Amino acid sequence: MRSAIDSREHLIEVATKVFAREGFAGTSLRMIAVEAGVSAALLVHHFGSKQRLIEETIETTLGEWMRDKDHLAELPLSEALSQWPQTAQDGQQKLAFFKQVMLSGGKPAQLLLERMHFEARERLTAMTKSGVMRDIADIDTAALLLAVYGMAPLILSEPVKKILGGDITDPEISEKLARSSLELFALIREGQTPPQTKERAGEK
Amino acid sequence: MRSAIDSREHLIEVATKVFAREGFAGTSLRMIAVEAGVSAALLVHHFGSKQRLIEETIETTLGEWMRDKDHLAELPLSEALSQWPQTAQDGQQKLAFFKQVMLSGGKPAQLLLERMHFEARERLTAMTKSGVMRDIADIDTAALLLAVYGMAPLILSEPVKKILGGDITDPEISEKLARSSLELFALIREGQTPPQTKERAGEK
DNA sequence: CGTTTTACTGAACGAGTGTTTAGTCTATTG
DNA sequence: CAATAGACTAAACACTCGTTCAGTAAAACG
Repeated sequence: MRSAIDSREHLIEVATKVFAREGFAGTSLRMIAVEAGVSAALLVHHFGSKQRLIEETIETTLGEWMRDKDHLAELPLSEALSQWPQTAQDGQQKLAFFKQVMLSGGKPAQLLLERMHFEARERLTAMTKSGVMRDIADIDTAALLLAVYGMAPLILSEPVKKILGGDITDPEISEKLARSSLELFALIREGQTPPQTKERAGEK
Repeated sequence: MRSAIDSREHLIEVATKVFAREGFAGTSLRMIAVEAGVSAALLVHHFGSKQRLIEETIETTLGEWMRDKDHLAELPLSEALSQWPQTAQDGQQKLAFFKQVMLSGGKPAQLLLERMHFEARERLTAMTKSGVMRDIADIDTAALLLAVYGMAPLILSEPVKKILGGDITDPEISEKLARSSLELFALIREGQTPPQTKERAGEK
């Protein structure tokens, strides 16, 4: 018998890959089992149920952004989302997995959106106080919209890809989208250089 | 035997309702059959397959916006999306159905996004030419982002609802979102009154 | 009228699902 | 070395799915 820990980690790895590609509902335990070269029963043996396996993959990939809001403010989710695509194929898979989590609804999607909402509000508040940005009447709602807009191109990535003729993870496409979103969010006072964080927020 | 046409229409009506609530993949023929008070076999008898039934419900609800782009420019999809919620429960169901179509991917989602892209580009072009708006470097990409951003709150309506404490179809919530999005898209030259179409585009 | 058509149903089929069970094999332990 | 524990599997179970089939009943047609 092999090392139980190694096997578990490998299974989570494969499961995450298939979930990212096919979605949670569209993935059967047998699909994961075949791709991992094991039996479906082994998945149940290790994780108890499909639901628990799903929860473990989510915890492994996105767990650090689903816990205490305040402590991890220095590792923003929005920044991670924009940096993942640069890390070759693994990053694209992470992005696709994140999309599936948001589409699956439930508590994880709720927590992740709340997290991005929190980050956007912090960013807006800081920029307003420093005078880089003109005042906003309802910062809370504006921050929520920024969070939602940030996820939108990813969630609609399939049809967007066909229109743009390339995936949104392509550096060229990504840059074009970032530039356009910056142009739309003309929050910055003219003559000032927009901070980098602002650019990342509106893009992905 | 009842009128075949009446029965078909009734079945499409019920199917649309269930699809809007549960999604296409999450709806079984038996669920629709029970809710319509018929047998599952009757659905196959009338429509041939589940896939064909799905296509008929999409055609019935959104067909007019999925055909010739140019001819129907006077009935924008984005405007319909913002007006549906005002027509009581039926409008909310239409909105939910639209969301499910976008989430299901495939050709219908593609056509609908292309339609909103087309509309947004026309709007941007007109506003730029008339001088109401400052120039935009890449109108095509900006229009795509506007279209995507317009759908975003609807597609993420579930977690958004929990954060805002009310559905985005509530007039109060809807107005708040529209006001904030207007504030974000500060495209209008200061001192000018924003046209109504602009407001609708950024809201829903 | 009798015949044909067709809306409609209950039951079953085959495929796929998550999960359970009984059992095999092997590394570790006492 | 013998016993135990646990990784692992093939097979089956109970269920749901879309779809098929044989048959019923009633409307439409000649």
